[in-house]
Amino acid sequence: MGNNHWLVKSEPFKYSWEKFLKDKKTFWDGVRNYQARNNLRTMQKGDQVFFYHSNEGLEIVGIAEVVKEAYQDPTIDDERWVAVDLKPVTTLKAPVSLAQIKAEKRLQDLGLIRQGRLSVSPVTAKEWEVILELSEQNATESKSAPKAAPAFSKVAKKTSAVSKAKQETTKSANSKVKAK
DNA sequence: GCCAACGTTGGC
DNA sequence: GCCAACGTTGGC
Repeated sequence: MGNNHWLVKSEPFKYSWEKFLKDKKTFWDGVRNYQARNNLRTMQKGDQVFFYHSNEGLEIVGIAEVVKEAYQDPTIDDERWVAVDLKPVTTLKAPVSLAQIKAEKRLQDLGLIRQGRLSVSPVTAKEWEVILELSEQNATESKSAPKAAPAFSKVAKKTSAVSKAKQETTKSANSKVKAK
């Protein structure tokens, strides 16, 4: 079982996190870049993967997990390219924006920053933690901005025990804020 | 829509 | 194997 971390990008128009949640599983195909391909090949079952919305959104919205390691990309008749299978694990309580990542000193070496065009990049354990931390921070701060609650919560169930407790706390501490 | 940053291609 | 030209991606 893998214990590595990654980040994949998708244009929401093409394939959004929301769609991914509905699908419950997808094959990550269409990668036509050697470096990205090599990363796909390195992925192991169980690896955790940030899901980033490029072009529109520009933020990390959720976490996926590798459920099937690299195999021949079914969408092309060319042995060079591979796909992996991913399933959604959880929607981040609050997305982490590119701007935020850029502003975070500890994330300056993140693949997303260093090589913006790469669609599949590695994330170190430390970077992973920092990003989760930022998400937590966003979730906490957004109590004054009631747009934080994501519309798609199906898969977020897994973490809902935790997040619910937090939301309750937030709510009672801030009962003036109405859920929209 | 523009442009920077890369990647790829092909001539030599 | 170098490098110019071109194509693509993606942030702004």
